[in-house]
Amino acid sequence: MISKKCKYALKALLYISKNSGGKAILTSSIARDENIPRKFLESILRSLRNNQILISKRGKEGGFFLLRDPKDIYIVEIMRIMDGPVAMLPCVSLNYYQSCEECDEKSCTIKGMFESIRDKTLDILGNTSLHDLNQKP
Amino acid sequence: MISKKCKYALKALLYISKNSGGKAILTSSIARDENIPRKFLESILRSLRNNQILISKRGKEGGFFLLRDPKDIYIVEIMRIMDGPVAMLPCVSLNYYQSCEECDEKSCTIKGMFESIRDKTLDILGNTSLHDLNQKP
DNA sequence: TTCATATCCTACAAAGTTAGTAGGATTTAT
DNA sequence: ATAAATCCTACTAACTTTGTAGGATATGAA
Repeated sequence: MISKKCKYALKALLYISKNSGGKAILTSSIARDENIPRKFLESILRSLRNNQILISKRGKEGGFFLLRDPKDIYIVEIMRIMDGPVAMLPCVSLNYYQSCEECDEKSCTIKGMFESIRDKTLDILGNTSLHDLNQKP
Repeated sequence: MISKKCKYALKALLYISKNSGGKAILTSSIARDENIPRKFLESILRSLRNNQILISKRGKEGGFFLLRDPKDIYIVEIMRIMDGPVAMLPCVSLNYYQSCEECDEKSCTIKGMFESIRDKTLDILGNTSLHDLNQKP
């Protein structure tokens, strides 16, 4: 399961992507239209800004913009920022690898299966962009 | 990520599957060989028994057996018992469906992607048995 | 300059989950 | 009887999740 934070992030970015015609998008608009608690959303957007997904403009007439083209922002990147590893086992994660202290990776018989799942999952998350999702009917 | 509980369950079942030649397997043997805290493992095995994966025999010469042939025990079943839903969104889960209160499923643009991921994942987890994993090199 | 309106920042907190531990009660083969 | 195993309830520390509170700071416009 992804966290609500991650789901909110995806919804917010899709919203910005869809509604930004060069103009800044307000936290409060997203919060209202997507039913996301405003203060919680604020911290999510700030974290996306800290990770080079958004740029923000402060003060009146402020708000958020995507830093890149929606075609160049892939879902996997957002999920890693918000929730960390995509893989189901720490020892199988590409970006957040951690060894399983209690078991021997060489002889582990479950690792292979979780590598396959990771690959199939990344194939989807790594090839779907914000633009792709906003094209959906 | 799967929980440690779930990983322990998989390791324990693979151990039982591999080492049971008709004889009961002890919690303490599994705990020792797989580096799993014994008391924690006890509760995991009991839960697997309650869910028709294992049978137990109490008292001296007791222990655990698989209730079914390892070829008929698929990983997905264990993961659902231990961790619940396989899907990444509650509204996309086949066995633990829950609606996302804050968003309209009809117009949700992320659902489809997570359905695809669920399908690919289930294709692997639902077609890999304990026997399959124990055949690995 | 002042004001309204944004984001920015730190700290806190309630609730839930995870990963166990403690201490026995019960059952069974010998 | 006894040793050895599972069974059961309760508890707990640490962590994560899902927020909330209360302002500080920046900016555009009047």
